[in-house]
Amino acid sequence: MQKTAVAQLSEYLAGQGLRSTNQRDAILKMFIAVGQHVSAEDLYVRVKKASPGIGYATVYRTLKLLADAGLAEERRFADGFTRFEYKNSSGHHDHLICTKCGAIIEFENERIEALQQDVARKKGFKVHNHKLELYGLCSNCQGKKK
Amino acid sequence: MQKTAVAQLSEYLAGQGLRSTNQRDAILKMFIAVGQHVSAEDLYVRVKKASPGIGYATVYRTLKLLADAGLAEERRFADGFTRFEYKNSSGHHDHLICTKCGAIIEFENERIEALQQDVARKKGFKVHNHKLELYGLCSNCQGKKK
DNA sequence: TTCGATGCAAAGCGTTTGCATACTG
DNA sequence: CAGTATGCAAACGCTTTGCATCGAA
Repeated sequence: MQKTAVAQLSEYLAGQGLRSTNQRDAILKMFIAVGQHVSAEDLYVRVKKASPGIGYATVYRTLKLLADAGLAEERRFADGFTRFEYKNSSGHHDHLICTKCGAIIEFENERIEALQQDVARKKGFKVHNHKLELYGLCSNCQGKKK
Repeated sequence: MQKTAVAQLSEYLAGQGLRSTNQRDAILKMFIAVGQHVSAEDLYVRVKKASPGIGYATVYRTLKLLADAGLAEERRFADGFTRFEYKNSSGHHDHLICTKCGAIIEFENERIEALQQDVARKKGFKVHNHKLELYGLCSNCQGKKK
């Protein structure tokens, strides 16, 4: 899948008259390796470890690029942090977020999605996108005191 | 309802050993008068019109205070703007947001809420709060070109 | 008269941008 | 070679904070 993503990026770059660089590849690979929900900061630190010469700005610029290329999605959670998520071709999903340990768990539920469409239709709305986040305590944190 | 809110604030302030001030009242009243989804900036401008001496910082501080008092809720939408919403005692609601004109429409749907609880339960999660936003085009904007 | 609240301006934080240099195609 | 991408640091926009002063209790 990594191959696919790198290829996807190259394709996009070529199509836009943009260039492939080591930094972009490194960032993309690390981005995918990390898996999910990385903040720019977080990704920067990790990439820096592997490729020390890299700059903060490049990470930001590349993340935006990946979003444009359809490989990443920018998400703002309630904690005020922007995180990026690798967008694989599979379906949309939503998030359960633990307010104590920060864990983010994904889920999908098509019945909810269907109901959303119903609601929107009733209001004459045409939905392109949506965001559902459930905040609370994960099973690990429920025992512990605040 | 305005009376209730002002009283609610006084109560909270008294309970915390804090003080009532003209600014706080002015901000609270304007906040309620505006109705829904105000940004700090927006509120500042409006309050300033009524009470010119007021400062930016006071609006921010008061908004936080209102949130602590349970009268307001801080919401971050995907456009990167933080808005505050008056939290009346009635039930929770979610939002339909027009990506063209910025209109925000509220809705409630208890079936969706119930399904959310189901999902959470299955993951061993205890939900305290949630956020559902549907982005798309409102009926007005669907005809128009981008 | 005390201590919290205010207003101003400066600082903070995550993110973006300008510019000279490095590198891709 | 031409023109994009990079790295650095400075700029940015929103929000918070420090400090001297003001005002509620």
